[in-house]
Amino acid sequence: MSTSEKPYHHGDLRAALLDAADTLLDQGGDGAVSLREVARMAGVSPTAAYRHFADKEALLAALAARHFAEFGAALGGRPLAEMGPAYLRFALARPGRFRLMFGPLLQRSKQHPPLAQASDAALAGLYAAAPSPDAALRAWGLVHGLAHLMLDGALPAEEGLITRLLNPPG
Amino acid sequence: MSTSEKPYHHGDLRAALLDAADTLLDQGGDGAVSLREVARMAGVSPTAAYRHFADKEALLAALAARHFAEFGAALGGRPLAEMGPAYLRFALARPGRFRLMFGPLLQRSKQHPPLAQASDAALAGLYAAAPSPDAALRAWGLVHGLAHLMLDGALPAEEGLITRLLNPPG
DNA sequence: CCCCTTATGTTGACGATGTGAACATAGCGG
DNA sequence: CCGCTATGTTCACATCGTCAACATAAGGGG
Repeated sequence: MSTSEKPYHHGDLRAALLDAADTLLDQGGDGAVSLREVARMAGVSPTAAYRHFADKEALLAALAARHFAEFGAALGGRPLAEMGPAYLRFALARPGRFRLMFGPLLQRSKQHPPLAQASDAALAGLYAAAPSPDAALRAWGLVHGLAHLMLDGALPAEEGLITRLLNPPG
Repeated sequence: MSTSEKPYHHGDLRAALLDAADTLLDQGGDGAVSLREVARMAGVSPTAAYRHFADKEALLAALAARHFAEFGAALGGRPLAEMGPAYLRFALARPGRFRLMFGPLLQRSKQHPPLAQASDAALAGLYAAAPSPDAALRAWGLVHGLAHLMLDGALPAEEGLITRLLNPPG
């Protein structure tokens, strides 16, 4: 099977599905991810994904968990002053991932233990870097809000504006 | 036509559709609004809405514009210190409206002049109340971010937390 | 070594959705 | 009074998430 014949069994469909979903997510955002299109990309029948995920939400939760791991690793251990810009840059560079990870799915993450665990781990880094819990939350809130406002077109996503807003005078 | 007979023409379908959409929006959030269900509620055929709105997005844009008017009136003229909590309370009380108004639809609001105009007007009040443009944006960002984090379950939506985070010590 | 259990895919179907085309009706202006 | 136009309706199509029934491959126990 070194040639590209299509064996009945895929090999690692689960990973292939996640990769396909990821591509769609990065291209067209959250709403562009359809199970059927994901299956199409993986070269598999429309319902094949149900052998690996309970439903669409489970697929997305697994994807979000995967990205939380990356995200946490990228942000972890840095000083707080660097985390803000990095957070914002991530959101602007990968809006789909950002919206998926921090969107309404998070609310239901209790139904998806891997997601809950991954997001908790990622966020632990923030608390560790801040002088106080409230300071951490304020910093998070500001950066998170600016990310949304820029992604949704309420504010221009300009680098100058970002650094200016994140570095208050004095 | 004082009785409840159904005349072929509705009277003010446009408003009825917006009302129905509003109900769905407040109940089940953005995703719960379907054109067909809206039509069903208005007692009209599934495609009747297309006589009043180009497509679903146009319906939602009209709805968002309507809410921006209310929102702007409720916030306008107040001191900045009151606007933050009011903004947050609105978001928590009416998540569907909040997400619709400030969500991805806003990005495409250039295609919907009434929305663009309504949102601009609402936001003008914020700039007027702040000591500087940057201060306005920072305040907006913080409050907007906290709203999202709370709505998405990343932070608990507790009143105590809100007042504490919005009133930094000193 | 072979068969049988089980994991993995496939087919076909159902109901829901957004939307376009063709048709119907009603109400208003000439 | 007639016909134009605004407003609804009916049919139709493609897409989606999901379920049930079926097919096939893989691997372990006799």
